[in-house]
Amino acid sequence: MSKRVGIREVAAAAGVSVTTVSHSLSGGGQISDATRERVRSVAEGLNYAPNRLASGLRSKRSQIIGFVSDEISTTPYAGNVLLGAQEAAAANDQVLMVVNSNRNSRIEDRGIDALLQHSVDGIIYARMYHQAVKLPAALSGVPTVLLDASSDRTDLSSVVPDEEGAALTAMEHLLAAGHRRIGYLGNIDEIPATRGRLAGYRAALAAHGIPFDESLVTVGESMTAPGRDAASRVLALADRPTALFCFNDRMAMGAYQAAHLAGLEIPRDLSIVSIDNFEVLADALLPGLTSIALPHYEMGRWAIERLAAELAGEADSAPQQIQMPCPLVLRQSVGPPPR
Amino acid sequence: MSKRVGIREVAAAAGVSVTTVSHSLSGGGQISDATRERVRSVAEGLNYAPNRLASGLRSKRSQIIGFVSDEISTTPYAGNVLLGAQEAAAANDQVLMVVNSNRNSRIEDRGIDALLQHSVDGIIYARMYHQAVKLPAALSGVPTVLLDASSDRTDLSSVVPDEEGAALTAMEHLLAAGHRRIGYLGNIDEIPATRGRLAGYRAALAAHGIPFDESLVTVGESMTAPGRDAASRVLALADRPTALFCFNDRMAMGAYQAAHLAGLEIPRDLSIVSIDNFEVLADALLPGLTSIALPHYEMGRWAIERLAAELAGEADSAPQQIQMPCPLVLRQSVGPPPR
DNA sequence: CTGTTAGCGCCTTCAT
DNA sequence: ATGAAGGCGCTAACAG
Repeated sequence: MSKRVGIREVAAAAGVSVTTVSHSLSGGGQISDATRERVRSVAEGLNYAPNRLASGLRSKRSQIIGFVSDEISTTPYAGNVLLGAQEAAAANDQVLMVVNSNRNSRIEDRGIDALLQHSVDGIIYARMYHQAVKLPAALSGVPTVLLDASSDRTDLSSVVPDEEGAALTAMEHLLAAGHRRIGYLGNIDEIPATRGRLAGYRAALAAHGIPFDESLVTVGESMTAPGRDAASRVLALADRPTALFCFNDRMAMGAYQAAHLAGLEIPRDLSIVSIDNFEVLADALLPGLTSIALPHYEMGRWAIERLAAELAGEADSAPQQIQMPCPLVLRQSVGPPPR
Repeated sequence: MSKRVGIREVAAAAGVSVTTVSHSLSGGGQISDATRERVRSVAEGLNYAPNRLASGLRSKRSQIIGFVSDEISTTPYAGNVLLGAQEAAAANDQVLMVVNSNRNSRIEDRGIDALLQHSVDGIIYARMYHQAVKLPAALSGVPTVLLDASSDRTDLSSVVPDEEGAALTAMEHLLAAGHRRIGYLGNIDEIPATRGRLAGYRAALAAHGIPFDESLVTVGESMTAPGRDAASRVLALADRPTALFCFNDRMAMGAYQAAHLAGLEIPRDLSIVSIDNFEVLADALLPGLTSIALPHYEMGRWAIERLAAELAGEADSAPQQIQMPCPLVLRQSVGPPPR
């Protein structure tokens, strides 16, 4: 690293004052185009790079965004959220400072403290699956955007997936393939996705005049083994469904296994659609699993852009709470119902 | 955020100078225990928190560690690496600034530039799977530790999994179960893991006096579908193996599918061990997949701790290149060979 | 043991 | 259109 060149070396080399250099490089002030250009090329030639600690200290803008997550390690798609945020931040000349809490609020508070000590300009408060949150007290007064999380506060921007819309999309796909007897493999956690996806399931049935049949709904924890058990139960029904809409890909994998055990072939005897588009599973299953993608990357981008707009005090900087659409990703797990 | 309290308010409230406050809080200087305690409690009462931009500017220690990764989004266990690093950093009163390159060296250079502008104290240069790297020029002179990556430079610390050891562990487990005819489902990428795991496979055979049989080795891309195809080929052999050691869990999933298609039951007819311990797969497969865990979390921790030691200029701060052991995680995919 | 005095590198009035 | 000067909050000499 050696001794980095500072604004004063540039000033000396360009034969101007440090003020002029500062203005030239940051686009501010009233500097003639000629001077500005000259200073810029001198700076570039000298390989000048600003010291963000110093500029942050003076200007109260660190260009650092804090990213607070709850369980970055256990959620395979956490990387996409982070990536979306990171790329959007880079485009704004910002950088991400990441802190993970492991769902421990003491650790979370410590992490937030650390971020504030480093003078982050704002914070993305991210959950790794859609949930309702109460914002930590330490965050009051700090510009914050909620990611994959919602709260009852209307003064905060937030972005979550459109759970009900995702379920509708999944169901419409099955209905369009001709299915009328569609089971729902649901989960049991008390999270918004639980409510939203079930609501979408029912709404889709209603929209097509199909009566809701309680016996076609089985639930379990949202993992493979419970999914397998729950699926086995519906598939054992005398009048079993011809298609299954699954809460997520892990449960869908369980449904595949249950189908195998029951001697059913997918999609000939049973069609399956789920939510997550978790590629390691969806692509690997045989046949490929048709699934609704959750917009992880996009939520990451949106959160940063929203935060940037609010920090800039832009005209449209009123907080927004949005639900993002979730696209269908076609693979091979859906076919017409067996006759 | 309002106006944060600074060192001078604390000094005034405690009736001492700012120097005394600084020394009291940072543990330096010669301050009487009484004063130190008093200052500390005053600071706490005032809810003082240091401004790290200012202290970093002055002391040349930002307490920020840069984390440079290549493809955080596509690798499901990236979160564990990050988590290990983050937790270790927090324990050192450091915080992580994360930058991802998507394997694009221009983006990577920009990211590293940003980190340097923010005066990171050091950098963890991480890859998401074990590979040999050439360090970007921008990093010369910056304290750096390689994570899941190795280079030919002996002046840099690095940590990678012990690939050969992992393979040996896997093979010993199969051998201990009584298998003698063991196939290897390998991959084709030009990465250290390819070489190391194959070497471990051969070494284990040799150690038990079992001749290497080329026909038992099939390879493919390290994903499920190619794994399925490769496995189908060995399983079609007249004298098929009684066990399969797989390059990774995704290929192992392919092997499960191939076994099913061939009417073979695991582990009755075929035992399987692989490497990754990627829980979303290993736990979900039926039966559970016995797999060797890669020490992602541990590598993250180690890298930060090594970097901290080097930054502190500790006695044992000579660079180290280490290979981490990979533990066996037992599930249900291994049994005795069929008679 | 404690206090005084200079900056760290930059941005921002304010004057020219 | 450009420059001079002060200070962001803190720590590191150096004095006492």
